[in-house]
Amino acid sequence: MIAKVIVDVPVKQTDKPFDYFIPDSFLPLVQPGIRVVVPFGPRKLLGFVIDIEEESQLTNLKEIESIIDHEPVLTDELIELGDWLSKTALCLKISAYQAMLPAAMKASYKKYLIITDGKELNERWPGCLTFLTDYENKEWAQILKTASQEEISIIQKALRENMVALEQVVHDKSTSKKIKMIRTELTKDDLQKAYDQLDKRAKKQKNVLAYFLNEDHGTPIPLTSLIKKADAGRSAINHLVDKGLLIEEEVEQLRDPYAHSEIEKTTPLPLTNEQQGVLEPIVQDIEEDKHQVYLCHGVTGSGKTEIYMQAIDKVIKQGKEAIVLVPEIALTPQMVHRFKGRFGSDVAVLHSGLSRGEKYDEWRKINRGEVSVVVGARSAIFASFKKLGIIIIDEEHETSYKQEENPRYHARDVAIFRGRFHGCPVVLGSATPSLESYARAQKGVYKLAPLYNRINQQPLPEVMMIDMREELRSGNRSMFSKPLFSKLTDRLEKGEQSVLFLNRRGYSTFVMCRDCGYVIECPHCDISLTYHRRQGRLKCHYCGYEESLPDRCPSCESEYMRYFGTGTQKVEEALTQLLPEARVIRMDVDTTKKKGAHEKLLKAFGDGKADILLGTQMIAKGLDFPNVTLVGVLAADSMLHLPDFRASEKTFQLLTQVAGRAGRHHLKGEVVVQSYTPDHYAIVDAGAHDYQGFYQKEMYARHQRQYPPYFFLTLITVSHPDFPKVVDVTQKITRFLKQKLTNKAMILGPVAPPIPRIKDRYRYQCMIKYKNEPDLIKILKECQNHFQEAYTKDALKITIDINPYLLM
DNA sequence: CGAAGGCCAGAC
DNA sequence: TCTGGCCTTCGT
Repeated sequence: MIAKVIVDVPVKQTDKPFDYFIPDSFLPLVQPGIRVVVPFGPRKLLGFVIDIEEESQLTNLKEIESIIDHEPVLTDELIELGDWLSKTALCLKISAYQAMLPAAMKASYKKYLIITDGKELNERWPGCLTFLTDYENKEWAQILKTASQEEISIIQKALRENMVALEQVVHDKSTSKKIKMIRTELTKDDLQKAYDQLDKRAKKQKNVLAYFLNEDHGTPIPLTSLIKKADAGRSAINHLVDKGLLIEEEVEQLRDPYAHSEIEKTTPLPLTNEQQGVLEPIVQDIEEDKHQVYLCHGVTGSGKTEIYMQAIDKVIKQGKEAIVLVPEIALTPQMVHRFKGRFGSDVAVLHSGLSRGEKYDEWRKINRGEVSVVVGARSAIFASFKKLGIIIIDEEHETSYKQEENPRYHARDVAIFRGRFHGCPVVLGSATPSLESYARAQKGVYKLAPLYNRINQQPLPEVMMIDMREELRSGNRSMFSKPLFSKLTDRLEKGEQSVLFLNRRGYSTFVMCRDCGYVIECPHCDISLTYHRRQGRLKCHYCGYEESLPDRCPSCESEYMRYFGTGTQKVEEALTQLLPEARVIRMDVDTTKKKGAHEKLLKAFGDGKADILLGTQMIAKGLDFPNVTLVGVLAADSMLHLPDFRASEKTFQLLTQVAGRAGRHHLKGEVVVQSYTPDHYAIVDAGAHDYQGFYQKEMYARHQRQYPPYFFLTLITVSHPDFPKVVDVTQKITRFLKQKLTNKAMILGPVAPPIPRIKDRYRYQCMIKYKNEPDLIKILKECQNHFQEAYTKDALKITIDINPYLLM
């Protein structure tokens, strides 16, 4: 029998199945979807078995060397999905499969030095064994780092003459966590006897035996808890183990990131008529195994999550499984608690806050069928469930569902692929659906499921628009308008909480010399550096470059350097000056980098340990604090003028989301939005909670400017350290595309992107707008192959992004 | 991707 | 003539 294997070599030439002979002894173990180690040229590699066939076109096949998985890690569906991904996202098959699995399952290749002929070595290079034996069984990469030039050249010669060898080992990065358990096989009587026989002075040992005498002595107990409970030391237990009274063994333990959180069980809530109306057709589809995409357009607080949970409940009762996608930043403990509270240990959670090992363990729960629900960020869409009953994508409009690196897939597209495969509904939920999805719902491609009322009948919070130009005219030069400031003070007095939102971290956006106008820029990117007050340093938000703040202008030596633009750090500073009694929690990438920091800050705020929560994007989603009655948006137009055709849409969505944070419970909420362009429809309509109005206007604008959803886009970005080369290649690509695509396709460019240089690489772009290009993928692939091939040695990078969400 | 083989330039 | 470095090729 022959196995078709996709090998772990990420290049075009090997992007196809390779045939391997399955030795008879492996026959019962090899099945599609497992990982195997195969010889490939002179080395050994990890590969995915995607198919098994009777025979091969080729002769002299090599054999599969070893088997990694005993259960498939990819189902037949996922194998097919990977194939589809590689076609639609123009990526390599191996990258597609790797993207579907936790990082811990990626191969790591290590080589170890072994001495094969010590005698000969000693004759050839007398004395060489002294250092060679030190290096034996050590990792080759380490030896290369530590050994001297001389030693390495001897080893290399010895390698050629086969006196030493490098043994290659392939494993994945998965490690399981082991804990030591202590148990006893003795009866209570025997234990008692042993207890009595112990020396009087062996007090600690007696404690331990007493524990087993008192407790249900048959159950094993983790060593660490035994030490605590029996008030004994490691050594006392060791003695007992040595005597054969107790048994110590290592048990593999699945890491459970939520082991220590006590979550209260919740029961389904009664639904409103409106919710019922949305749930019913979904449940019917679940029962009939029918695929249909629903767009659940529900205002904030309309009870979407409850609908999701009741639909999932139905799915579980049918013995099927559910995937719930939530944007990374919204994957707050609050959200997780809701699902854990309803479905208990039947839920796996996957998000970036988990360690590699934790993610791997959560994934294994899914793969073994120990859970039937997964709640997770984008990549959870690949959960290896076998009988999917529903897929839910919450906050459907979030751009984080699109992966911005290879494979550049959109979780929504994958969800629909899987929904079709399993014959199950896909529910897209949002208070502010993306124009693409809403337009599809209007056309009847998706089924619209609207929720216009909040469950508690609370009115949507009132939004007050502040024209910051007026404020400036009336002499207020601070970042807080008078109304916002007085409301903040008011909440402080009442003991209610406020949330302040500013979509910009750091202290100031740029530093400029007031004498000559020089702006300090990143030496590696064409972008200004952001000043971070706490460290007193200037940072590049694109490449991570840092430098200390110069005290004089690097250009004209002037001392008058000024900070322009406001970041969260500056707001924090201003708050402590203006409202010294207010306790402020700041949340942005800088304060939440550490593991668990996110949760900790939110918990502190929820517990009332602060009056004001100040933050970026990440506080806009999903937060639900009953005591928050004021939400302030400091600069509503900060996103509006970005060079992105979705700028208005993003502004509208963000404002609506932020506004939804206020007054979710019995206290009435208020929202203050400060802006320099308060007349812009994205801001006006968000203030009026008018999605329809915004949709109409934005659709008109998109139509005028020929953007999605009226046209599809594909963005090609070329990058290289050498500027003329980048322009030249982009020009050639543009010409190539013009020649190949239909004359209805619009090919724009070549143009320089908004940030023309990142990490010392110049960038140039070409954009395709089209409605219907049946051969697009084929032509793009040709383009990629043709130009990449011609420039591989040149470090030239061509990125093709179909349906891009990031235009920079 | 990474190993290996071919090829060329410079050292002796 | 040998060595090291660079480039190309190949992989079931």
